[in-house]
Amino acid sequence: MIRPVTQLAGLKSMIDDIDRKICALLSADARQSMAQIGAQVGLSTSAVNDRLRRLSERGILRRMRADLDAAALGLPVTAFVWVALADAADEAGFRAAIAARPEVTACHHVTGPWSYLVQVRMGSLAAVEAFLGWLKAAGWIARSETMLALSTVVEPSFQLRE
Amino acid sequence: MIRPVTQLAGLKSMIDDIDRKICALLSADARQSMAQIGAQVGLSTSAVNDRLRRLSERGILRRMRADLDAAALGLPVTAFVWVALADAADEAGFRAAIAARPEVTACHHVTGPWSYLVQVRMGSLAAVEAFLGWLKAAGWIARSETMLALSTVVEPSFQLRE
DNA sequence: ATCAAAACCGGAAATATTCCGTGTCGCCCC
DNA sequence: GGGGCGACACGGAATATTTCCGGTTTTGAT
Repeated sequence: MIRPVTQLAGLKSMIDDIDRKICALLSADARQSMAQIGAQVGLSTSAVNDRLRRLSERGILRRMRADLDAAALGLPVTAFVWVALADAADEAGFRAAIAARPEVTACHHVTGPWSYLVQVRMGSLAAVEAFLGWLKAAGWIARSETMLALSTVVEPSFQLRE
Repeated sequence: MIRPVTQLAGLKSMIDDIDRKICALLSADARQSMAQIGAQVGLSTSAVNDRLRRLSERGILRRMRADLDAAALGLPVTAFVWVALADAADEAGFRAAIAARPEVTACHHVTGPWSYLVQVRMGSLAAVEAFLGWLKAAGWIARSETMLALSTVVEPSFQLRE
């Protein structure tokens, strides 16, 4: 049998096609019963239960989360903020402070001319402005640029933090 | 009682603090039982069930989704691609083509010098390169810039698409 | 070919969800 | 002031689902 590249390393994190399909099914709808999933992958309820337990134990299936309508919850604005850190900035402090803000939906250290890409979800443009003011006042950033999301073509699922 | 701004419009999309807390709880862990949620918000199981049904009907609670370890599934690379569309580009065609690609985890029309921000999750840098080649070959883009995610400070949950 | 570990299955027990019927509260309209 | 109505909440019964367990089959290594 020929194995996909990801399985060649001989690690214990082996995933077969059934696991992959189960993950895809639960990605689309985590409320399906194990019996329903079993019917779609050709396994019994208990076999699905076993696989889910193993996927969780291995950390592949992290958790189930609700996908919410951010706008209906009063958060209609998505903004992307490019950040170049100040030379003297305490980078660990910046990271901790960013992670502590629940309106930050994503933050990556990135290649290129900017240090970080910060994605936020907010109630208003005024809130975006306040966030930028906070970033600046704290002395972390040398410069930044902000882009607002207009329409959305592919929408990532939204969760509240904290 | 003083209501938040979002409730002043008199729309039927009224959310009270209990709904908000339920949403937050399910955002963190959608596998809690209704009894557990009820204990945390001070409601009976059936009241929680009612509220969940109403939140779903109103479209506020969209669905439950699994949060997966993308790296363990063979998708360790996150890239952000800024796209400026070609003048003659068929924008609707671009959107449809982007939406059809499962490796695209987010795509927004944005303000600023770029037209679109496309976020992709891939198995390798070669795959990123192939994606950029596809974008270019299709004739949609005038220019683009790609930034790779290095470390991650705040990680959005990951789902497989399709 | 053989053996041990891993994975699967069906059925029983434990939990969870859903579906009533009923009661209370607030609000609007007589 | 007094219905009447709709929205919510509750407890309990009826379903449905998950979890556990013992036994069998498959898989992989030697």
